[in-house]
Amino acid sequence: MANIRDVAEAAGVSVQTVSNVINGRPFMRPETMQRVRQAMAELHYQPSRVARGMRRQSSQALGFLLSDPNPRGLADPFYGEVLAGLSSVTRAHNYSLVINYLPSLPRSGDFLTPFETRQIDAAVVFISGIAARQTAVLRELVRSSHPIAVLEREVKGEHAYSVLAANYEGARAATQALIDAGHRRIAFLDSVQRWPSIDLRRNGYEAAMRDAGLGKHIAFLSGPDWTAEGGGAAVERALSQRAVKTKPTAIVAASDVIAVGALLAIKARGLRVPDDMALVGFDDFEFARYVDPPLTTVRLPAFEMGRRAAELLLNHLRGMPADERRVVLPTQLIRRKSS
Amino acid sequence: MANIRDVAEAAGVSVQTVSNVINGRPFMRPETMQRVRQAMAELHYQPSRVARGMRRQSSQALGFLLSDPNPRGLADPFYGEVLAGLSSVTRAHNYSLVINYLPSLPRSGDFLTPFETRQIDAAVVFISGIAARQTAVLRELVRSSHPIAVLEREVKGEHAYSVLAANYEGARAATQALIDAGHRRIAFLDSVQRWPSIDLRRNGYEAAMRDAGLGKHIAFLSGPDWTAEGGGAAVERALSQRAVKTKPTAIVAASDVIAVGALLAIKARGLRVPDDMALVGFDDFEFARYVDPPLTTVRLPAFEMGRRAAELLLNHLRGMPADERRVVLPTQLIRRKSS
DNA sequence: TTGAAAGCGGTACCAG
DNA sequence: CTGGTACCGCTTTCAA
Repeated sequence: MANIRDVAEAAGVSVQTVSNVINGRPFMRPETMQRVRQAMAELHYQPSRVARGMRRQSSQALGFLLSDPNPRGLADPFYGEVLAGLSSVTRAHNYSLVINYLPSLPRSGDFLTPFETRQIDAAVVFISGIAARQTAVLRELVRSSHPIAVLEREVKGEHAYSVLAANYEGARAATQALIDAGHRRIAFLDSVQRWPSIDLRRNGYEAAMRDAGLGKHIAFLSGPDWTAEGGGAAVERALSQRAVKTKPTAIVAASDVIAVGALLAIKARGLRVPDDMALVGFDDFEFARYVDPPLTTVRLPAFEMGRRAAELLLNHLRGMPADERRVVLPTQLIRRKSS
Repeated sequence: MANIRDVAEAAGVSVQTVSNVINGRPFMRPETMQRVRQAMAELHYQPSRVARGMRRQSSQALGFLLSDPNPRGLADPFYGEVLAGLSSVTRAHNYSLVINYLPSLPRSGDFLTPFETRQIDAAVVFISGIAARQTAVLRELVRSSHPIAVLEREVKGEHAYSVLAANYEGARAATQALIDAGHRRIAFLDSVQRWPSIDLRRNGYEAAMRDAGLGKHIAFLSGPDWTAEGGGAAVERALSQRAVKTKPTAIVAASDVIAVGALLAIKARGLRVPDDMALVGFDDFEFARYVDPPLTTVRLPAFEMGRRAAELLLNHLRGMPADERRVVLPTQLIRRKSS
């Protein structure tokens, strides 16, 4: 590969001049510029990001750091949407995107290394599952004062941003919609393994129930884990144990995945959705619309969360004043046939 | 951040010695090594990947280059699984993983740049949708002789590898299973927009039909695109137009997504699956098991494809002899309730 | 076994 | 407006 000196020689100018052309720096003779451009094209010259990073002490790369206990967790469409959002921003600003996926509990330093080795300038962070309770890694990151944007989790720090979805409001609106439709016994379905954003969803549900004076009819169905099977098992157990009079007529599920499990369990008992049991999910993952009946759900703006997080970090790196360190993106109730 | 000189000074040795310790190079006095290690730990020293890449002329990074016409195409679980596979290998070998996502038709140079700027040493490439027909970008990559591993597409070149799934065999086995179950009128559902791996699936279907002497009963249902809606529309049209006697009793769909659309369309017409119409998909995406009835389908080994592709490239970079430039991974018929 | 010095490919400073 | 030169942090000769 040609380097900057080759270009300078071919164009009959100094290295510095070539560098100026590359970086769009001011005034030089148009014809000089022309000659340089031509030389670059002829030699198929591309400046080395490595050398540039070396000198500038910045890699022009953003990291996406995520931990998910599931070894194939990356297949969750949520991550794909976040990545697509990140990618749209990094590409527009000529940054590259480095992904760092830890399928197990993150250990100390795991998320620090990419910064320390100067692989990335800043990172979007998502810690899922039970690990979300384990805040040590996050604290470490925050204290290291590398720029980070954390998804679905509150952080406080000089160089830390939070990008959140309106989980509380979404769950509250979904529950309210069920109440408005005449339901009184509404259950909330989650998992025994909970995490911060889920707590907010539950709070939103509880608030709507309380406001409607339905507090005493609150029912919780807690499955063993965040799989469809887990959701199905919880519903199955609940429906077989309770007396008819206390059975819920509607369920707000804390995620679409467990809602799908619930849907199958409800149908397996010969109940119709939504006539015998209304069901609302959360996330609006791609296949929510393709289950039978199509799932009413609360849309989580995953793509936008990725986009926003990347923008916050890029602005930070450019020294722009941060108007907000904490961004909350709206959720939206998507009405389909299951409620 | 501390640099190698700081460490050398703190340990009272030369820079060279520190470098030797980092790179596990032979014999030095154990106590020297000990001192160096301690200094590294105390200073939280991590060697800069940038500087190392500069000197070694290699970034120790693998790229995942993909184009998908859908702006949120990355949300497709296929990519997530591939990424998880890639990630498992890169992490094990201390490589980093750079993702380069082009939501539009790749233009000349788009996939060359990350190599030329020395961001990555090698790349896994996937070109989807109609773009898959547009081989210009791929040819360009192959001729550039940067190491690449292309998924689901045949390439030939000194530094190019192909990682393929047994699409033909999978579709053939699925069709054969339907024939064995007594079906005679079996349709193949795909899209007017086809691409290489889909052609193989269709060929597999045709072969099974021909072998069973059922060639004359072959029916093709071609939807407008690769969405569930597209699949549903094709089935809807076919079922409403044909006479009962020529209607298929089973459908082999070219992907799970369109199979899901087909499933909804079939049920919407009041037909039961599998009694009135058997249905087999292709891919085994995560939610194939959660549709109603659970979808019989052919599993595409996406995770393994990612893993294998990364391994091929890493071996290539280490100068290991390539035992094979073309890897075909097995598919597997997953029997559920829809057939 | 350890140390000094050159150089990877850019950018930034300083003169001209 | 352009040219020379130091330097980013590491690896790699070459000497001691």
